[in-house]
Amino acid sequence: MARVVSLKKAKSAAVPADGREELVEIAVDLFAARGFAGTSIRDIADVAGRSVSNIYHYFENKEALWFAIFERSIKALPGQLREAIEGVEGPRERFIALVRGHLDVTEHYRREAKMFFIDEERLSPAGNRINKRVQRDILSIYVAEIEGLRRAGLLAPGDTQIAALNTLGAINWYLRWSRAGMSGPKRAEVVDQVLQFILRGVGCA
Amino acid sequence: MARVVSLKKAKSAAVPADGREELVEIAVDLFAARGFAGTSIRDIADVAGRSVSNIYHYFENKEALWFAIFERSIKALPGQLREAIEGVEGPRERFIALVRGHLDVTEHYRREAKMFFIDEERLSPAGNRINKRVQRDILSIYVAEIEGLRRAGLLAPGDTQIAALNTLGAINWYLRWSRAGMSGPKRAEVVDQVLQFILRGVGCA
DNA sequence: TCATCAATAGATCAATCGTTCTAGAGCGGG
DNA sequence: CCCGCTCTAGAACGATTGATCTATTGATGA
Repeated sequence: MARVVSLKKAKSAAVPADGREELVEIAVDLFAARGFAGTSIRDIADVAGRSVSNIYHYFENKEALWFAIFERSIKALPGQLREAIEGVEGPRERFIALVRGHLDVTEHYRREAKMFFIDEERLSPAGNRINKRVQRDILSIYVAEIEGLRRAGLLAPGDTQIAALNTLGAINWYLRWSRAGMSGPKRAEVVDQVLQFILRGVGCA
Repeated sequence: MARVVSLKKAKSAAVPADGREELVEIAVDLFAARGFAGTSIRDIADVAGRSVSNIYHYFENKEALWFAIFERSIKALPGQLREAIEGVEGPRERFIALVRGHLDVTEHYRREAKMFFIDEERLSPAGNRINKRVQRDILSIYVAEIEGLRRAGLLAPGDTQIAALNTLGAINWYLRWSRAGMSGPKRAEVVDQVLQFILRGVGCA
């Protein structure tokens, strides 16, 4: 409620259009850049051009802000990854679909991804547990698919979990160094090279 | 000075043996776990069992503590990487020596590595510049060696810099998930699998 | 023996932190 | 018209922050 009634504010702004959403948008920017502990409520209020108490009108406390970011982004990631491989036939094709899906989805969550694997131990025990659960969930998806590769004889020898972690390393690192502005064929090329790296490494076996 | 004269304290402690060094040791622990902004001077003082002003006796300010950690660890990394490949013949052998050397050296800098690629934008402009310079330095070493692979026809097609970034992703990610306690043949196996991943990916080309 | 000085603790500073309180403005339904 | 609601600002709270000041200890060297 309180959102459905808004017929008044036909604000043509890019995305926010909502006081609460605009605050989340600013918060994720600052949290990703300076970290959770490094960002004060007043920092967010200043950027938003509103008062501190306004933020507390929408969010119970600072961590609720963090949680709102989580809910609109990373929370859905495991489900989206499962969607990406749903119905795909063949272990190699499934794995490729998984990695591609992951790179595509998180493209829009770049700041959030950075936030979440940077601030690990900095939250309340509850927040920490949530964070860890999702990360474990994602890892298990990769382990399952890589297990499929192994059964098909498509996997280099070694531990399955380590292979999954290495894969996630390449993906998450990509989110760190790649620039958000990139789009179109240029981006497709880069994503393709990351995928190729995961499949065959630098090349010299 | 102030250190050379110390013949008195033959403290048999594990590592510290020096008030200043003990503080650096504790600081790197806390910075890696909670981040720079998330760790207060009092946190460090409490763990060390000393007073706040004692810390300020050794360090001008909080960032000087960060800088001391940098100076005894990551600062030397580019030089150590260059050492690791010095005199090695053959582009493939050089690249392998580089990755292995990197994994070996940073094994002892696990916390520091985490600290430095987590706290990016959280420092003064000066600290930020130092951080970025080292990271660029390391990247250039990888680019040069991968360029060597390319000339020898040992590289998969694609951009050299992206290949270097992917490689660093696997390495830095390893530092995140691997446990410090591991040693001996078990660790060698894991390191080997990370190297193999960098060379040939998960296996299914 | 005494002056010096590194090393320590404790009190204290102004600033900032997360958070709460009070209150006004604008709007809709009765 | 006024009641109640959402949205907003500003002042203020106690706690914590990075940093400083003052003072005491104990050892070293003259």
